[in-house]
Amino acid sequence: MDFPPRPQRPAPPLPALRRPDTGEVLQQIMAITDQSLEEAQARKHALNCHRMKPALFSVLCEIKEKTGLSIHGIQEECPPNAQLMRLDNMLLAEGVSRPERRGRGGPVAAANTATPGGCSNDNSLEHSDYRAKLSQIRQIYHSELEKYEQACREFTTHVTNLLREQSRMRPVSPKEIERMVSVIHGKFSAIQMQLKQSTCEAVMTLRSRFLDARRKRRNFSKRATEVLNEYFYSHLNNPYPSEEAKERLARKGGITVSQVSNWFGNKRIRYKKNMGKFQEEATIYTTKMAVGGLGSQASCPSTPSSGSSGPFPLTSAGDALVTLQTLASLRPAPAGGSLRSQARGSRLGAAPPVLTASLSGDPGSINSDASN
DNA sequence: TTCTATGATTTAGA
DNA sequence: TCTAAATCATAGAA
Repeated sequence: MDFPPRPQRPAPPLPALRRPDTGEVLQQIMAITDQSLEEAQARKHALNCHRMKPALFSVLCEIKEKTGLSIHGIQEECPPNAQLMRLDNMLLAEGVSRPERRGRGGPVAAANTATPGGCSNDNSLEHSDYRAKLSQIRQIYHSELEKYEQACREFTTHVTNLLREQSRMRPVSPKEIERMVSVIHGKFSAIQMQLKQSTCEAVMTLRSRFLDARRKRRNFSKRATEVLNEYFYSHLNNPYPSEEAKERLARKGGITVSQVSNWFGNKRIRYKKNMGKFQEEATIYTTKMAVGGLGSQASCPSTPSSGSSGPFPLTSAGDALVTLQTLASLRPAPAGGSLRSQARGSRLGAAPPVLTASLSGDPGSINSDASN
């Protein structure tokens, strides 16, 4: 068996009968690509009918047999890609892989399952924004995925047809076609992995942005501020709500306990720093309490304070209210009242044990949070 | 754009 | 762990 000579070094032509060598035939095949479709078809047909074609075919078969061994094993099946699995899992967890849920709420509702943080009742505006953006990402992801899959299908079909066509000219086994198809699929899944990676990054960015946004300051609702102020001004002598009181205030105001703590921390220091500024506010709340419009106040005893002895001296309005309250039902506190209250008083310095009076007829209640 | 109010965070002390 | 105090960062008004 003789190998076909290389095109660049053609064998010397036979002296008598010029035998068209395989190099020439190959060149003709290569030249087909430069021709128009009709021309190419005609040339192809001519080549197919060429008397040397069977010989060329058998030569190619032999070459293939020899080179085939070295090719085998190159395109081994890759093990399942761990990274791809991770990406898939993440997209599934984020609700991106899942198909869009139809019906109530549309795309927005579909993103509900992927709301980070697990909080469901507050920050609804931010949530809807998050959901909308996640939905957008999902839509882009699915549309791109669909595009890739379609392109993959088309390209695979095209290559398969091409190989089948070529199998008339050169030996192309079905297994070879299969392998080529799997190579194509591999390339496309690499592209898909990039898409998945980008989508994951986008979701991560969105998530972190959303979580950051939750840290942003939001003014409390009017109701929450009212509830907190009511407590603050009715416990001005000792504005340190107990844990239970904080929980109750948090529930009433629709905020968290730590927000209540923050609020009282800020309020105490700011009130102390600039009492004059809070005069009006104090008047409003103490008047409210005096009128008795605040249900909570009935159970939140206020303190008859001197207005200047404690760490949080009352404003004139507070003084007036407390004076009324004191006149109404001032009772001496039983000995050994709230240790916490007293401890606080001593800690803050200068504040003597405080007598707490109540309009609601709870004499002797000394704890700042006697309502608990 | 600037200023003020205010919720959140950090740090230090008890 | 709680609080005071300082500070940061932002919403909202002017």
